[in-house]
Amino acid sequence: MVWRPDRRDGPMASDTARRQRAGYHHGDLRAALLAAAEQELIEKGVEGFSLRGVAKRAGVSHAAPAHHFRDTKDLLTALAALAARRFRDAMLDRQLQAPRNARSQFIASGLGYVEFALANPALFDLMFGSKRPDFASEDFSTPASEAFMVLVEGVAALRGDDPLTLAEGRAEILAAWSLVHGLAELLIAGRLAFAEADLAADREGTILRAIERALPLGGKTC
Amino acid sequence: MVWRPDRRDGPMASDTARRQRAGYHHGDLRAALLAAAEQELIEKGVEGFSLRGVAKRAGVSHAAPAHHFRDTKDLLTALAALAARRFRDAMLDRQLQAPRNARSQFIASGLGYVEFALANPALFDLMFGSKRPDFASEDFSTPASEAFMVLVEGVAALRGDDPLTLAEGRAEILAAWSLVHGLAELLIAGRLAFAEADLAADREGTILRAIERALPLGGKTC
DNA sequence: AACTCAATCTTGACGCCGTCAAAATTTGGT
DNA sequence: ACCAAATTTTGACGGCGTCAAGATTGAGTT
Repeated sequence: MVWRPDRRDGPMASDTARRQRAGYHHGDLRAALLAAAEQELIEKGVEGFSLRGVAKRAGVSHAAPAHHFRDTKDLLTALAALAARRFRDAMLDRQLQAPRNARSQFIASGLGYVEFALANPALFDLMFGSKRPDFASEDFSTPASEAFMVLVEGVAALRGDDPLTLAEGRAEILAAWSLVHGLAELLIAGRLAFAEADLAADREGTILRAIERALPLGGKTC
Repeated sequence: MVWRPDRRDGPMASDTARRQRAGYHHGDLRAALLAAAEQELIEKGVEGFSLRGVAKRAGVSHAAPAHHFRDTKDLLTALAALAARRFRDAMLDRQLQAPRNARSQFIASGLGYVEFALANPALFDLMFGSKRPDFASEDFSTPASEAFMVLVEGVAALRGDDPLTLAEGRAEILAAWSLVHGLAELLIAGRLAFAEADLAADREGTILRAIERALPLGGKTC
């Protein structure tokens, strides 16, 4: 086969600089593949995701990813791990912007949860709605557990104890997580037509009022 | 090609009677395909579902389904519609077994929701976690709306008004649905390891206590 | 500076997938 | 008995994931 010196001058020319940064053959292909995979996921969804599509996006042959990711599952696992880190950070960033009291911090973590799902539906779907990644991988489970602990610590601060060690505390965590997670799922699935007017008028407020229902200790004014 | 008179004597022989019921070529292939599709969905999941696999299960050629279902999306839509009818019926059946008061009826519908998800994770996943079926199809949306109305009427009975016409009522519906749906999703995704002990000891009770958190009007004893 | 070798990438192949078109088969009505 | 329509099969096409083999490159050694 003839060597074509202009192989890099195609539609990927703008990415050439980034790809040549590292010391290898075509630059940091692993990172380029991850970026291409995220775009593929966004455009095609988990169900339409294809490894050959990712390779095409990155401007390499269909078998090039094999040296950086064992198979499609491995690539999707790395992508889910990336998603979990961003997800955890979204919750923590939201808390940084909120007042330093237990109630506000708890609600902020819930808002971060739902807003991450709305801003990154494809990654959220990969983390919670797919069976293709290996969720037992530590690259995924570590940041995912850290995100879970944000929620747990929110409940802990509100209750003044360690909720994980008491059945009642675990029930509070279960209810809070379920509500926030269900809200996120239904929102990105577009199943909340009945509340579309409320969401259009004041999306954050509508979500916030729902999250307040998840507050432990009968958070309502009794 | 040689005609093989023993084509029906393979592993599908036991199904022959059912397939010959109706008046067509090989019996009621449409129903046989739907049954095969459900089994394929259960064994392979939405992401591993294949039309050729369904045809193989039904004992017909790979192109046979085309005359009964336009394409894979069409078959999955019919399957989602079937799931929605069973889902609605699961909620209604649960209500029939519960006391005739608003609170018990509301909780029963929620239990029906979650228990359907646990008993039929593949169908539940198809209805809520996939983008492959056409959810705008009336075959799906009609029973799905009816299931939604079971929840709405539960809230209506507890509140004594039509919750859909008031923002406050819609907020109650949103919170209740989110909690129940999130609980179902997290349960079938196996993400509730922290509460596994509680679920193992008393699964229905653990689920029930979570659902009680979704009761409108501060359902707790204030 | 030439060589070696491992890492990286490409090419080609295989079987499976969904879908289309054409041929074969069966059924029901005449 | 025959015909037209419905049903099913066969075969083909391009796309998919993955494996094996060959080509290319970069880094280290002498």
